[in-house]
Amino acid sequence: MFESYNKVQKAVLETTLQIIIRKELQATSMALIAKESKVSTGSIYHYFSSKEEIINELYTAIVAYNGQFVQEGLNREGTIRERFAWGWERVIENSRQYPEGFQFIEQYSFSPYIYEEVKAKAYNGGWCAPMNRLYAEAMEQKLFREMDPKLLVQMHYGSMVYMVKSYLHGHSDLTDEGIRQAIEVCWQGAIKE
Amino acid sequence: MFESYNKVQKAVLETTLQIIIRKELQATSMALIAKESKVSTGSIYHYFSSKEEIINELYTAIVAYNGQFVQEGLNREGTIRERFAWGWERVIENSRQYPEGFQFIEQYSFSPYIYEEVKAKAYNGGWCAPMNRLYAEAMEQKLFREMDPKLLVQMHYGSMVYMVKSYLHGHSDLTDEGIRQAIEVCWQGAIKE
DNA sequence: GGCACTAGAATGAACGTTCTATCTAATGGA
DNA sequence: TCCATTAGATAGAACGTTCATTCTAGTGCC
Repeated sequence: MFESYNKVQKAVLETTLQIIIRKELQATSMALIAKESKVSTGSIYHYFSSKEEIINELYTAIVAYNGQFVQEGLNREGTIRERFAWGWERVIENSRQYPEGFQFIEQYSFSPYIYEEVKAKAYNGGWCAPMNRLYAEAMEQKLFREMDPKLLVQMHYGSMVYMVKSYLHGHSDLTDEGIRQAIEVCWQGAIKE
Repeated sequence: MFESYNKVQKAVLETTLQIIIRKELQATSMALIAKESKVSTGSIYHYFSSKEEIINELYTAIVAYNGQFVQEGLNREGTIRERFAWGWERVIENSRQYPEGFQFIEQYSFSPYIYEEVKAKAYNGGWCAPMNRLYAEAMEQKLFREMDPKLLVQMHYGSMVYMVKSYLHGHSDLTDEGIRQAIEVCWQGAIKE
């Protein structure tokens, strides 16, 4: 997840993610990050200018990773219906493989601790743009009902997020059949009658 | 929103909500709550045992309010289709009227700072149960496709949440027409072909 | 006088950050 | 090849601030 960073940065970011999910930002102290990552505070401040920067870097890195992960589903050749399914499957697969990253983004996308510019870049630079394009294409072809494609993408993303949330909170399972059904539900709601 | 509390408690809870949305839990100090609510720390500790309790009480109170608000839409007499629309309209209306409460719940439903029991009670005691019942009824009548009604409710809630999120982040509007369309999309995805 | 409540100073722990010292490895002149 | 020099990296103690909470003193009502 943090391939573009050096060893120390990677250790710090990975540790910070674990702690923040386990204990909240409040309780994620530099001393604890130092202890668990086995990097001294001196070194941490050599690579990061502040705690705020670590958290924002974490946010940026996870969003970038998610973006890449989902795009691998969208970039394949296929019909709109196929790419639709592949894209959302990747969204779910990603949050299943990296639940901490998923939870972190979910929790902090509304947080004032994350800089507005970081959030903006996350929104524009992730998988939203290609997914929006897919939906716009489906509407041009009169396959989807006429509406703001970006809104529909957000709604469908919300559906997937809440399915995963429900699973992570222990309120339901996350089976292949459930995922298939969820994608089918979204598709059916989107198409022109 | 905090009618069941006394004056001081109400002031503290209202102020805490404002600050936490503006500044993060981290930066929401007791001193700041005291200053902005015009209640001394001594008095705050007379009514609340700790900061943690304030936040958890806030969570509980908001969820209870939301639950009542949405149920007013669900309890009316009408067809399944009508009650479906009324329910989701109330969900959206509530988050439009009280965006801070909406944001707070969104941000902290995953947070370890909120006690598991509080989250559990929020899930079971809110509007989820009646909405689940409505969906189960629709499935019994073969109106909705066969699937776990709770999962479908969560998905639809996610759609609404992300529509509102998108609006609050400034990525889209929240018009009556948009809301109508969103509910229509959810309905169409749910019904049997 | 007793009680519920309030104010705000006091307390001690914990915090983010900085500082100093030390270590490591690379460089280059003789 | 040798040592002197340098720069980057690391460790952890130290610093000053801020925090949640407690304490003490006071108020007004019965």
